[in-house]
Amino acid sequence: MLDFPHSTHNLCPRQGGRRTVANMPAEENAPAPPTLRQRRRAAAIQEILDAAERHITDNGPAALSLRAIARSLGMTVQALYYYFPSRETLLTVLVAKGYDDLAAAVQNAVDTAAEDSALPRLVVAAEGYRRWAIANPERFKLLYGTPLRDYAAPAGGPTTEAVRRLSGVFQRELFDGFTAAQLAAVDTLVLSPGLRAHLEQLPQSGLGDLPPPATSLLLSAWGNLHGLVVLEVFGHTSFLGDHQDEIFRTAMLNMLGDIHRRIPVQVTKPRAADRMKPRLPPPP
Amino acid sequence: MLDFPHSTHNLCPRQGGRRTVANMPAEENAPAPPTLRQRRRAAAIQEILDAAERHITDNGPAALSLRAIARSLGMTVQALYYYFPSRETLLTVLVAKGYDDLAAAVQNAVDTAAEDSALPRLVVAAEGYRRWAIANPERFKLLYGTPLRDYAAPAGGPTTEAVRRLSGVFQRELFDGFTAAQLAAVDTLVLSPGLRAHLEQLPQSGLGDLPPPATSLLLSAWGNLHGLVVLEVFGHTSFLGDHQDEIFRTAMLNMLGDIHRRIPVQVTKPRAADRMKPRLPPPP
DNA sequence: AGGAAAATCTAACACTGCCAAATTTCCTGT
DNA sequence: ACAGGAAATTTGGCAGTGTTAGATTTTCCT
Repeated sequence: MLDFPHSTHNLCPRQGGRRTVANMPAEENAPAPPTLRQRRRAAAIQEILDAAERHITDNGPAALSLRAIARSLGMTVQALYYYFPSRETLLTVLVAKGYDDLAAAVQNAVDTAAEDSALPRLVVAAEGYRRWAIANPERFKLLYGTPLRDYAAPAGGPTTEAVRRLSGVFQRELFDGFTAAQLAAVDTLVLSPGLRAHLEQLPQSGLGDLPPPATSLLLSAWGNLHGLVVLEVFGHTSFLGDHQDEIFRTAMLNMLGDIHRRIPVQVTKPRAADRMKPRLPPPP
Repeated sequence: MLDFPHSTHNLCPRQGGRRTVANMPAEENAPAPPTLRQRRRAAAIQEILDAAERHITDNGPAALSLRAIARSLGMTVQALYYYFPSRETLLTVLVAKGYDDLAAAVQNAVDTAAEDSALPRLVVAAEGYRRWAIANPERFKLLYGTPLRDYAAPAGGPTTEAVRRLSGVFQRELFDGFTAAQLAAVDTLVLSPGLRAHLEQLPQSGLGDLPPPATSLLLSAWGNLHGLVVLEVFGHTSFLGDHQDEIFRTAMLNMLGDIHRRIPVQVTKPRAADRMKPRLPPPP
């Protein structure tokens, strides 16, 4: 992607379309360094994206104007149209990058967590999620705020990939250390056969390799986590003042305890489960 | 509110400012019918609001343009400015009305629920919330999507009132039937003294009359409910297809079970608690 | 050097929210 | 009954937006 050759306007009438394939990720067979032109083009695109991101960070997604970007780059608006056929497209790329950064932040939070941290790693991940959202509120709004006009998460696009990574982290930290048998026997309400089947063979989204009841729990946990963050970032819980950290952490710890309570203790209770014990009285 | 006399532009230089008090809600001492002019003004405002709401329902909040409203009403743009000093203001009123309608929908769902419904009333309320959001996605986005520029929920405004009503319903259905002693002793992680104090005397928002730990649970529940709805309405869980109903209901039932599990059985276990039993094994 | 593609520019259209002043409509006090 | 005046609406315009069309320059390859 990222190569909308000459936007929509048909300048350069006889287009070649020859080397309009991916230029950024160097996906071709030959690892040969991309043409100088391609490098320049990539650099220009990067410059535009950086400027756009800066503008979003400063003034929010709604205030992002192509003219402002062009101005801060010392070029004309129409130059931008050579790289991005529309504002929508530019935003779409920024959304994808946002998901990527968010996923990286969460992953990083988990990775750099103190090995002897008293905090369960799922909570560490959740707090990484929240921290990124609070540190980049405007970008977070870009991701999870009112969807852009006509923008439907492109299936199979880079967005999906990052979302998969994100859910992968939470899935891992939430369920790692439990056997498939345990997860298959989580204590949940019965799911309809149709739903079970649907959850079992979720084509993508990285949720496929989990027993349906566990997937259901994961989704609920995602909702809980995301709901609290969304409410906070969008200012709906401002009445909590600066206690939001504690409210959030408490909620996450409680949630983790509740979920783990639903996973039956069975053959073995591996180390991860020990490390994750949420400081709640274990089931008798 | 709703009386921005003649917008910001200073036409009619020598303004009286005499009868610019509330005209819509007839809050005055005399129940005398408002002036004919006032009635006309109120009707015009209502007409504008209706048209605006229609436009939002059809094309989303972002696409709402004053000119479009004026066009569909057969007037000029500037006529609108006589009733609303800015687009922001108009949207703010619509937001308030949105909260009101949402709260009413939830309340109505609870009220009209079959008395012998197998579904706990909290879940009925939650499904009312979700149903409204799905039935009015654009208006829901207006409420909980990216906040409007410079729009901070006006403290004490009508918005807050509706939010209080909303949280009141959930608080009631979640905790009704339990004694204050029970709620004060819910099995949660310890809250810091500062947070306890803050939660105890929440000035408004209708959360004040609940023991801090219960408030914390209520907030988490709100997050869970809202998070799932937000993810669905904004299209982030489209991979679930038409199983979202079941996912949502299951999550809410599980959540209710988890929360009630944290409320100790004590002196009495009143009827409401029985009616609400979430079909989960009761604590041993 | 020539030629073609890549990249940029100028000019303009239709749209937006908003401001200022002139103008009509209609109520009200004498 | 009529004049004064406030309420309500209109015309005209400004600055900003995304987008398109066509002409023009820059850059690279042969």
